[in-house]
Amino acid sequence: MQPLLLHPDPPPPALVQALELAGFTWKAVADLGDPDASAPEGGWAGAIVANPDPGEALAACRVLRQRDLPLSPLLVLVDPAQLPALDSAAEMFDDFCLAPAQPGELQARLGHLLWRAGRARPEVVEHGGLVLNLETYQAAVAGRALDLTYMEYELLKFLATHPGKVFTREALLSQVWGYEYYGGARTVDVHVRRLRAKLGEEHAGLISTVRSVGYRFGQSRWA
Amino acid sequence: MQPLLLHPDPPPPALVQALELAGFTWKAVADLGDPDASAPEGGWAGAIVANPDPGEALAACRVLRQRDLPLSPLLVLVDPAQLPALDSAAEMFDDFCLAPAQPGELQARLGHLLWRAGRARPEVVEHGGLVLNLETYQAAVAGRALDLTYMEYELLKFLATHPGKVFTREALLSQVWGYEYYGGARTVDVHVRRLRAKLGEEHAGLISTVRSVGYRFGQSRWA
DNA sequence: CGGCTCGGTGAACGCTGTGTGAACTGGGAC
DNA sequence: GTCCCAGTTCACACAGCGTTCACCGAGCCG
Repeated sequence: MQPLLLHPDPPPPALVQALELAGFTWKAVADLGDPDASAPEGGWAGAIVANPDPGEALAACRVLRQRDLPLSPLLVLVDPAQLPALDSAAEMFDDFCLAPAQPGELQARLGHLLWRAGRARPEVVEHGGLVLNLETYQAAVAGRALDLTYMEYELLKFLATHPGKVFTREALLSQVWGYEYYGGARTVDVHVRRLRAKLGEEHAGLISTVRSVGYRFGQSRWA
Repeated sequence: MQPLLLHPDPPPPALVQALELAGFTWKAVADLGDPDASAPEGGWAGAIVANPDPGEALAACRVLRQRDLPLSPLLVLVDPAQLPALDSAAEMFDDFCLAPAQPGELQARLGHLLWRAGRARPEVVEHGGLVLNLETYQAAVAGRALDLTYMEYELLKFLATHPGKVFTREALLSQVWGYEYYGGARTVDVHVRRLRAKLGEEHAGLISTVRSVGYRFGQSRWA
């Protein structure tokens, strides 16, 4: 469990001590403007953003959010005087801690945050007989392994992590293919078709078409 | 937005003042042992559990979690000395706040908690036994799922989001079909007919005809 | 009661959207 | 260079859906 510590060098000893007492290894990144320039292999468990300047800290959060770890838990250390500024930035962080933190509070918050993140983002997605292992990039349905291409896996992963929700082709293109993507919506159709084919006749229904709207993974929550 | 305030009577003035300054209305429940005995109608936006005795507070959380609102956001006010006790109860709460809270911290935490909860909660229109899930594009009446086409769903959604109000066919055509639409008014009739058929004999009356005017969802406001 | 209008009803038509197979493209392996 | 494979685009066919129409019954007014 290695949190990333975004902090103007050097991190205050009290903060470092609190982390290490709690059993966390950590990695400090001084440059708030480029927070993931030196990300550890495999990403980090969570990030702590600390800076007396709230604008700069929130800007760093924004960068983290928009890059490859949009769901990575983010804790902000804020000066009590800057509390009102957080109001308009709810989507930028997952938890905050007033500086200086009371003994034990930072550990408790980090622990709770990581617990929640692990719970909200399991390494294995399982739904309706389909199993996706997000670590090993393997997929199986009803115990039978699926040989999926990269895009097929990404599309299936996105759909399966939002069971029941309907996505338009445009939404899927921007969420799965990327915000900048500019391509025909039929691309989605073809990938869905191939996914259904690989899922097999019996499980093809896992992805259902909502006519004039888009596609949905899984069944209704009521039906 | 009404949080439930679980606190041994009476709640401390500072806590009450903090809540009201932040624009929350609140409801106090003294008996931690039976926290939802006097729950406000329709549930609450979130619960704050405050008690100097951590065991009692966590027991109250457990009751709330296991009852009808397992996903309701839960914030615990804890004494700093009791921080270590939280470690083994991560699943019992969503956020915590050290007592006494610094000015503004409780508001910020409550706001963030409710924001997070609101994001996770599906958008649902509910009226007269009819439930429309706007995310999954699914409809159900009296627990029975409805298989609606796109236009049927859009029409029903529009009507159900304006219960009691009468719309002319022209209004429905422009609001549901689009401002540019130029088609026969009988189109609306046919869709209403099909909707009534799918709603079933028992619930067909949810859409009532106002002769020489148009259609209305639900009962009149005067009747 | 008679005439008129409005809405319910079922069927038929035509078009849009989706499924589907195949061709095309670009990049990486050898 | 050639081959291969993933991803994209294309063309076509068909099912499902929205629209229109014709007919009929109900309600309203004289």
